[in-house]
Amino acid sequence: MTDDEPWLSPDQQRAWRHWVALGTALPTALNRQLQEDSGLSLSDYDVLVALTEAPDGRLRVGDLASSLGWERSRCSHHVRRMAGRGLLDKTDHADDGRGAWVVVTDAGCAAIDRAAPGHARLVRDLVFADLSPAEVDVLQRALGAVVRRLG
Amino acid sequence: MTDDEPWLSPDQQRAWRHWVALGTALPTALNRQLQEDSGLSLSDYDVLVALTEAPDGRLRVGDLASSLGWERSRCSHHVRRMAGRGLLDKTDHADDGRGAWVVVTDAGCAAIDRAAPGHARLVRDLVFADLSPAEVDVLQRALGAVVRRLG
DNA sequence: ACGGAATAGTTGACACGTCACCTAAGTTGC
DNA sequence: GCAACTTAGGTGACGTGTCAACTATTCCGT
Repeated sequence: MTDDEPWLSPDQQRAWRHWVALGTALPTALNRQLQEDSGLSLSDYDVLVALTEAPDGRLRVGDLASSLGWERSRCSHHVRRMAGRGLLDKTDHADDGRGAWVVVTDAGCAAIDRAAPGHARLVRDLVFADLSPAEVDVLQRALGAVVRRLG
Repeated sequence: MTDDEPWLSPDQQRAWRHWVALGTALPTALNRQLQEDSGLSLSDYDVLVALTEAPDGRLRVGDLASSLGWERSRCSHHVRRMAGRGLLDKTDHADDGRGAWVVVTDAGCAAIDRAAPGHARLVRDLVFADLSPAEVDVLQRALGAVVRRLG
């Protein structure tokens, strides 16, 4: 399963270099555009998407965290900050005294509606431009495998 | 060039979800292992690699930044912190009174020597396991295209 | 050779993410 | 029905990255 030599092949190394470079550059570019368009950060955007896609438009903090692949404390911090800016509301969970629902406010809805088209277009133009469906499939499966290995 | 519809195809969306999830989870996993093995962060590691690969084992702050795809101020902050921990040294540039060389100290060399094998192995096992050379090539070209578009 | 523009690098304030630890509420075993 | 354990969530401290503004040096046109 794991080879004796720990090093990467030249091609793997090239791919990895690109990955590392993108790890900071791509989020930064997306953040800038979102900030400009709607005052949202990339993380804000992901939170809002997760919530608007949830069955009743609401999630518990822990479920939100795991649906985003975040740590609980990060999620807690971020929800507090977004609530402070009026994008989210937090209400007590009736059945479980420990839980708390997170809901999107009208301002949150407005913000994501303003942000979504430009964001989707930028992602498509930056990441998927000139990628054939077959290549997208390879990419999707490669990334999915890593996600599974980390999960 | 740019289609009218801003949205992503389902496959693109899947790939993008994975990408977003990995954007935090993978650096976190690598950071944890590096921290454990050698007390380095992922950024520390990248800085040390860039420097040890440079012609004379030294780079100016700006060149280091651009070779990592970082902003200058981030690089400046990070170099200062690493110098404070004894991993790097900063010396004045003779020819250009504005410049400053960044050099790896012995402690920095020792740290990266300790860190490298485990790091490379983890990257290979997490990212490249079960990826054929052809798939690595697709990945490498796809990522490279994004890097070029952002550059 | 001098004055303005570009360049190298730094700094401080702020938002973010992680870690270790904490509280409160539910769960389980006896 | 109570004590031990687990789970949901929050908190404070700390290191990191971005942005805007700053200083110091070099370049360049006239």
